[in-house]
Amino acid sequence: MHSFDAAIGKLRSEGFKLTPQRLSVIRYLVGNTGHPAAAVIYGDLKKKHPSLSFSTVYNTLNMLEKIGEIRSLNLFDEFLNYDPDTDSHYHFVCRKCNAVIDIFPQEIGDITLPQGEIAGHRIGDTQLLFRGICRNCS
Amino acid sequence: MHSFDAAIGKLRSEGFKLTPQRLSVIRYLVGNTGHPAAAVIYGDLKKKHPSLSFSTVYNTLNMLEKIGEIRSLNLFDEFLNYDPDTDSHYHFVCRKCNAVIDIFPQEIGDITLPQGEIAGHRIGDTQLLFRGICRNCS
DNA sequence: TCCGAAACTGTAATAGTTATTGACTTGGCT
DNA sequence: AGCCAAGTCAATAACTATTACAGTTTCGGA
Repeated sequence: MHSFDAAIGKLRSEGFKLTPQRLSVIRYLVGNTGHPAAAVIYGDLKKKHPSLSFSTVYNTLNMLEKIGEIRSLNLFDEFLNYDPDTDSHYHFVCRKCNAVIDIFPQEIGDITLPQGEIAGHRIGDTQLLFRGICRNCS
Repeated sequence: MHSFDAAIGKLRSEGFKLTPQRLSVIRYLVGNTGHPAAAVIYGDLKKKHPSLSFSTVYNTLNMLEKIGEIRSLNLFDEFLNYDPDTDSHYHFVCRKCNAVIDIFPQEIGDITLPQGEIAGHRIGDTQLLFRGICRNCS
């Protein structure tokens, strides 16, 4: 989700229609370095787009995840977070303030996670998640 | 959760009462190498303990997690899985059959994950999760 | 511009988990 | 052993994030 045009192109090539609602969600996510929950996205977009429905937000997010433009994260028990950055990176979640912080590979020295397969199982996706107390809370 | 007696001792030392229901859940989890969901635990225990309530299972699991005897895993969107093994290890989840497979550190060569802190954030717990197609499904 | 398929809205339904309530047990103390 | 307060139990209702549904609207190719 680095470029609006690339996302639009992907959507079009997959045969999805370009509706104002979808464009709105995409515009919200492009370049967004946070990890918004569906409710946050809905709340923000609703301001400028009062008729927007929650279902549409969910449908759009599911669609974007399916075509690989975003990724959903199981960080909390209660809801999913969506990550517009699909490049390989990891996360730190603060137990106190619930902040979600990106950790990029170069920040943790050159660890080499298994690739391809592991114990005979074919790896499709790897998630590395740290939980603890963030810099601001300690 | 390797030893029944250790778990009981921990419970007692934290000031929790030893009830038949709790002992039953603990007995179920000690040495259990799976990752049962609450519903599975409830279903299994219900057979021998017909009056057992779902709330009690949830209360007990939450209590055991709080005192560090088990760990909850956000592997699926729909429900939590509980891992009775709190030693450091990782997981592989099959996208086809939904199997949850333990991956032990020695199985993935000598990767050294960050310890202590990362970018100034204090690490309490590390989760490494692989998703893909397991050996049996490919 | 017209048409059919797809998408939108609003609402109802679903499922896992948590809160509530009133009755019952447990464990420490005498 | 028996009492009492605190804690726990079972049953059910409530809650919340997400999905399904029905009817209307919109998109986009002809």
